[in-house]
Amino acid sequence: MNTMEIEKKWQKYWEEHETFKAMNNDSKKKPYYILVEFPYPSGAGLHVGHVRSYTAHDAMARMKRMQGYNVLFPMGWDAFGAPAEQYAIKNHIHPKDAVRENIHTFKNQMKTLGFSFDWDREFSTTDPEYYKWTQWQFLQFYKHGMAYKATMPVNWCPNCKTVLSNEDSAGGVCERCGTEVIQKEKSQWMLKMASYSEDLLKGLDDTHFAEKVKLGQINWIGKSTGVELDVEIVGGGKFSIFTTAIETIYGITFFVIAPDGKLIKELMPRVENKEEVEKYIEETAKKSAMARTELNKDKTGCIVKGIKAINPVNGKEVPVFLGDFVLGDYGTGAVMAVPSHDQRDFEYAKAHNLEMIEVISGGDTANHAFEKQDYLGKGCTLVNSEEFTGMTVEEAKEKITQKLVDKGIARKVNNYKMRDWIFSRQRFWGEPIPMIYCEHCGWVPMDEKDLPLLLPDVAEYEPTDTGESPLAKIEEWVNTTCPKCGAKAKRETDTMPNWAGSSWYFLRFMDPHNTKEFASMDAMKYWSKVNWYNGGMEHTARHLLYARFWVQFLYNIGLVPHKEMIDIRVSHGMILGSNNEKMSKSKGNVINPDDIVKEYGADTLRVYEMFMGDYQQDVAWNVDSLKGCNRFLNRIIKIGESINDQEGYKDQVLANKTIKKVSEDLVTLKFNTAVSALMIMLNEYEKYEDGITKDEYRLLLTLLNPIAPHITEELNEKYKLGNPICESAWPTYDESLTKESTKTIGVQINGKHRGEVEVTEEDTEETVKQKIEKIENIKKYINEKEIVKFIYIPNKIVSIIVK
RNA sequence: GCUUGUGUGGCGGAACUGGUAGACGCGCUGGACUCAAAAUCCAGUGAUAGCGAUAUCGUGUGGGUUCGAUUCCCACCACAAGCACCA
Repeated sequence: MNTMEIEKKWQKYWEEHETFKAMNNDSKKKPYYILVEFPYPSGAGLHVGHVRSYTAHDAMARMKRMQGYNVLFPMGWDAFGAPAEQYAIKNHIHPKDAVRENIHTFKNQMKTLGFSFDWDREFSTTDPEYYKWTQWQFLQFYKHGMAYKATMPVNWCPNCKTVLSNEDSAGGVCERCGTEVIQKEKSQWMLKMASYSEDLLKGLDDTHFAEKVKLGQINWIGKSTGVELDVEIVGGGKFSIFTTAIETIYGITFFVIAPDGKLIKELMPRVENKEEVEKYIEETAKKSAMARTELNKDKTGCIVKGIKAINPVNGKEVPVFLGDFVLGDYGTGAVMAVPSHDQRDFEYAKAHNLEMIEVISGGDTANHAFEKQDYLGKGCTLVNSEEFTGMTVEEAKEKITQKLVDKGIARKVNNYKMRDWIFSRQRFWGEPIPMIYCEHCGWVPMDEKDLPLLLPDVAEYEPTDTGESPLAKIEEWVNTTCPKCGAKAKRETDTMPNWAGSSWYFLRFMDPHNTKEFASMDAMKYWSKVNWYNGGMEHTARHLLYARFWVQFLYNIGLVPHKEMIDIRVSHGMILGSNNEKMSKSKGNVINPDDIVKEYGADTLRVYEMFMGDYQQDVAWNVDSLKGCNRFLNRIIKIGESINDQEGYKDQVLANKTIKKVSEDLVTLKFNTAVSALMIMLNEYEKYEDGITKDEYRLLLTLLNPIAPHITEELNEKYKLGNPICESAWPTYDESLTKESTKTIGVQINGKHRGEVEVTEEDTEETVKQKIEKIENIKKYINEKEIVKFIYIPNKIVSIIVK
């Protein structure tokens, strides 16, 4: 059998018969939407890791179709982004052309693997028909007050004179030239994502994401509940701090404020050591976010002379410091410092020789801080805290808060780590942001009917020296007129991040050819939610959060039917090289799926990737194991020769239990045990001396079909077993026939396994006991001994205690 | 440091709600076929002792609960990933 030929043959058959076409509004069938993350079509081609998740969900989709569902299993391309731009610059071709080529390669590779994608719904985020709607949605954000311009720091390489992404500036140095990255202020578009913190947290309850995925999201949102407190400055003025440990308020010995915050700028006129303070601010500004947070040990800082703050509970006057561990954009940009009960404050106090006051008893505050994770819930009590002394921490927390709230100087608040989304990129290869700057009118949105705002078709897309987007150089594109007053105006030259296009593509798949809307409400209501969404673990925090934010916003303005449009999120484990390391060109351990398909065929690769291990766990590539799967398929072919002219199933239990196992495993991501169940079935068939029936063969082929679709169809046709499997119904099983009527169970004596006994459903404790007394090896353990206890758990075990 | 996950033969991995640990596959050993090899087929394969029936040990380590623990509880170790001065 020529695998290449039969694979081609069936791929053609599916294409001609539109076997995998999903129809919108098919009222006869239940909709079922299975989605795998659309890939970024890189120049390297499809990775065996892609093959793993695509095969897994392809198998699921194929089974669901046979079970009578209207399955939506789409594929597309996430083709904007820096890598395409870099590749284009290096190879001197337009990113558009590079992307087109790469998509072509990817698509061909996918086709040779026989994935049942509905190619009618294919699109790329770089298609103007698609990004028109990405731009349109940005305008909705803007019109609803959710998009604004703000000056934000960007990673800047002073040598390359270019803006770097966080990834390209890992470790605080430029990836290209190794120069230390600095922070440069730039005016950028922002989306008000932080205002959705609570909704994004609550929304998780309406999803069925894996627990670890939910936790990732919860961590990223980073909610903390505490108190915002007003602090008076000696000689007038005040500022606010945020704390989650108000119970330690009597332990305040100083305050620390952020060098990058607004507060220090306001206080500047009263500062006595201006030079020193300014120098420290400057030093901090030089540090990238990375460098700043990596400084884990040394607590740098600088006193702010001339400013003293008053502890509101006892009127104590304490000094104020600058410290770069306090962040300008979290909380209020200022903290109260209680060195006895916060390790960070403790280290700062040690480094700067500051006073410490213990206010919660039970810790060793001379050597390290006694922190809230250690004292909470342990019944610890307060000391040195006036009327609160002696109260438990929990009680004091409440009473102190109440007192401060009553005085009108404190408020209970929630803080979130999640910030607004920086939505501008100084790049060519992204969706242009459809905004125009007019000297008279300010920022003006483009008229919706003028969308899409196309990327100019020019040869220059290298970044500029000034850090502006390459678009800034293209004058005929930049210069336009104000949509409001008609005066001369300029376009925004930054583009969107590539998270933008991927934040709503799953909606577009529901209605990909719609020219009037991004997707019709009817189509979205019909498909309802993405039932399964599979993607890499690296996207479970950010991409998923962006996508949920985007959807929640669309929901709030009435454009999508559900607040959460993704129901289950799962992620696959990585495929490592045979040396157990991540596959990479430099390590030379990359496996190209094309080579495997050529040598063994697509079905072998598919079976192997499903069988290689737990789907959600990382696993190393193993050629021998791959060959084993090839052997399995060859035996499947060979056993066809033994078909006899009998009918039905010799072993009803085998048939029923295998149907059950495979049907369940394909929707619980246990693909490896599904394959193993089929191997067991084949092993049993091979033991039949008079061959197998057509029914038996057809069953095996049908159950294997979702994983190895080509060869099973071919054999089904060759032996005239019935209609093509992909057009047939999935087999059902009879629960009562999935178990043998007798079962061999273990016999334990004093907790040790001593033998086996065969039992039937009808057996009672008494009959089992009689059976056991006849077993040689067990007799010697019970004879002449007193049976203290006799336990028989039907279908499980016999356990005897003797003395 | 924090969070999460993982730890089972030579290897990838099975084991339902606590019930015969090691399914299935790979590898290895022996045999058949062959001039020979590959492929294929048959048998065996956790460790130790024994010709053998069988016995002892065995799911990262140390405890505990239980008639019975890979599974539950406590403490610890190792590895991986994510977050990382978040007040």
